[in-house]
Amino acid sequence: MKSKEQRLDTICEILQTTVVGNQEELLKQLNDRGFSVTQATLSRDIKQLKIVKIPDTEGNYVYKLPDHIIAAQQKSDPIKLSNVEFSGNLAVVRTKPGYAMGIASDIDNAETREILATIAGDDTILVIPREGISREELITALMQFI
Amino acid sequence: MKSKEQRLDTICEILQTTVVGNQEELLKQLNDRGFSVTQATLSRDIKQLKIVKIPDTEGNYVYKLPDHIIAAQQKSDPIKLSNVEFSGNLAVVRTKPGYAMGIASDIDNAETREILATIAGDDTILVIPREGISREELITALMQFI
DNA sequence: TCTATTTTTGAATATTTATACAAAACGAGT
DNA sequence: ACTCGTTTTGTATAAATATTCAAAAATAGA
Repeated sequence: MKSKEQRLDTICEILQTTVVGNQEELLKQLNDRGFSVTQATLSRDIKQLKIVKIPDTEGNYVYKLPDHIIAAQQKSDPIKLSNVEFSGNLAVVRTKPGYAMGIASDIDNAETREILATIAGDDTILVIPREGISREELITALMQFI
Repeated sequence: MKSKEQRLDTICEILQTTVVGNQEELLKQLNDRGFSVTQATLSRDIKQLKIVKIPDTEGNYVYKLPDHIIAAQQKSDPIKLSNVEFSGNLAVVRTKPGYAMGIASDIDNAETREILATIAGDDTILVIPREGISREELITALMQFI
């Protein structure tokens, strides 16, 4: 029996390489890879990963990863935690030149609870937190993009 | 009894202004607007529109329009009041991609009593009000650009 | 170690959503 | 109007998915 985290990773992998139309199919794929769980657990995994079931172009349903997970897997690290600073409730993140727009877009698309919006220049992102979010929470939220 | 196309439009409208967690809720909203259909029809509508049910940040499920429909609707309408949110005294306005600079410039040039300055990215405008301006006042001031 | 707390899980079930099928509604051509 | 084909819909039901509840597993402290 492998860890939950491994299972979640495997789910992401499966969804990127296979067309899966329902949870039972996904369950089979997981079994083939040595994970034995029930549909209930899978449903919870799917909820946690924010996976969606999309009606595809012709008549079928397909499970898909949310954009921010795909983005996270592709990008290495054009920003560093040391490059986050605060002014009031706002955070300013420095990136490699030219990367700010793209990363800001990733952050926006993730639609996290903590972040209301971002504005990006060329190498700087202004991160506007939602009300009541502490610096610590904001840093934690930003972590996933770093 | 209204046409199917009207119904589809109405569904899009509802999903952009209301949080809907399942088809029954959506059905109720449709009934309130004079459409009487069954869940079966709604399920088909949803499939046709490629609407997805996504797990949101709070652990609930929310029906959302696919990006291409939202983009299509914003063609005619670069900003919407529903796209104004607040963080502290700041307002954030979402626009159609690429429109933020232009609209922000319009706002700046109007030199209203309520607005001190704006900063624009590609699809986001940060609006900084003058001291002592309430949210209501700020919204009223922004109205004229919407 | 032991105990307390949190997290993860399965079984059963409730809820939700999709579809088979038949009927109705619509349209185009005559 | 009438027929033929297509589209849309409701009913009933199947299929799929989420959740409740209890138990097991992991984690953290002492």
